[in-house]
Amino acid sequence: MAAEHIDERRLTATAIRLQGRSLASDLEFLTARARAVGTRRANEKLEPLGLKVRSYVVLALACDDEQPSQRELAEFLMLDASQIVSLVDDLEQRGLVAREVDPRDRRSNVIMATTKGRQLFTKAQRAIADAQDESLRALSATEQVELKRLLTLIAFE
Amino acid sequence: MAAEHIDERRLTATAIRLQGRSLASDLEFLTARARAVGTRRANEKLEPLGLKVRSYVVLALACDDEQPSQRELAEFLMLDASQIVSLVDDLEQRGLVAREVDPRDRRSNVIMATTKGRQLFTKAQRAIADAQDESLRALSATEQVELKRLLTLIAFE
DNA sequence: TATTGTTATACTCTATAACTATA
DNA sequence: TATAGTTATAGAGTATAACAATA
Repeated sequence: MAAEHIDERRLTATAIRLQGRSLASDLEFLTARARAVGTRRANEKLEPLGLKVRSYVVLALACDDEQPSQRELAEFLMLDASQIVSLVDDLEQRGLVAREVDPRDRRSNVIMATTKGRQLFTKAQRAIADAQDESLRALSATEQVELKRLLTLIAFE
Repeated sequence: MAAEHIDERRLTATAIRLQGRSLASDLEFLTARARAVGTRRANEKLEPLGLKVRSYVVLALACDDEQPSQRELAEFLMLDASQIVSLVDDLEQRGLVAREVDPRDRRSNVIMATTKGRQLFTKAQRAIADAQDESLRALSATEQVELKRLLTLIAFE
C-alpha cells in the first residue's frame, strides 16, 4: 500500500488518462511532482551515506568556503531557522561540520565543513549526480541547461 | 524568526553570495526551492477559499470528468493512498466532492465533484493562475511553455 | 530596540502496517 | 491470492512563540 511499492516514475495504464487533464499543465503541480520524484530518488542514493537531500544541501554550503551563518542557510534554503539548528546539530555530532562564532558579529555562528565532512561530501556529490542524471535522462544537453536556467528564474524570483 | 517574516522570493544582500555556489545549479535544490516558493504563494492565494495546493489538486481532478479512483489519484499525485482518504474526507464533508462505488469494481470509489465543488474550483483556478503568473513573471511566453514541457519530462519520466 | 541562535511546542505532511471488502 | 480503501500510528517536515546573548 505504500507509495514506494508502486513505480514512482512511470504511471500505470489506468492513471495515464489523468495526464491529459488540465492539472497536468499546472506549474504548481508540475514543480511539486518533479520535486517529489527527484527527492525520493536522491534520498535513496544518499541513504548509504547517512544523508538526505535536506542534510546534503547544508553540507554542500558548508563545503563551499563561503562560511555561511545559520541565518543565511535558513534564508537560502527556505527553511525556518529552527530547522537549521537541528540539521547542523546532527551534522556537527557526526563530525562533518563545525560551528564557529563569527568574530565580526558574536551572535552569529559560521558553519564550516571538517575534513571528514568534505570527504563525505565528495561521495554525496556523486550520489546526487547519479540521481540527477536519471531525472534528466529524457532531456538533451541543451534542454538540461535550459531547464536549470528557467528553474533558477522561478526559484529566486 | 519565522521564514514568513523574511521575503520569500528575493534574497537579502548577505545571502546573495550563496547563489554563486555549486549547489545553486543542483537540480534537486532548484526543484525543491521552486516548489517551496510556488507552494507558499499558491497556498496564500487559496487560503480565502479554504483550500491548499494539496486539496486543490484533488478537487481539480474530481472536476475533470475522468472520474478517477482514489488509487489513481494517489498514483498521479504521488501521495500515499492513506493521504487521499483524508483529503477526500475533508472535501466530501464540505460537500465539494462525492465518493461513488464503481459498479465495475465494487472495491473502488470513484471521485466526482459536486456543483458546489465546481463553483469553488472556478475561483480556485483563478487563484492558482494568479500565483503562477507571479512565479513566471520573469519568463517570456515561449520560456513559460518550454519550462512546463521540460518539467513534465522530469516529473513523469 | 532589533537580531542570531536556541528551545519547546504544535501542526502538517508522509509512510507503514493491519484490517475489510471485494476481486 | 491480490487489490481498493480505511484506520491507527509514527516519523519527518514546517511553523510559531519565547528566551538568552549580542548588536
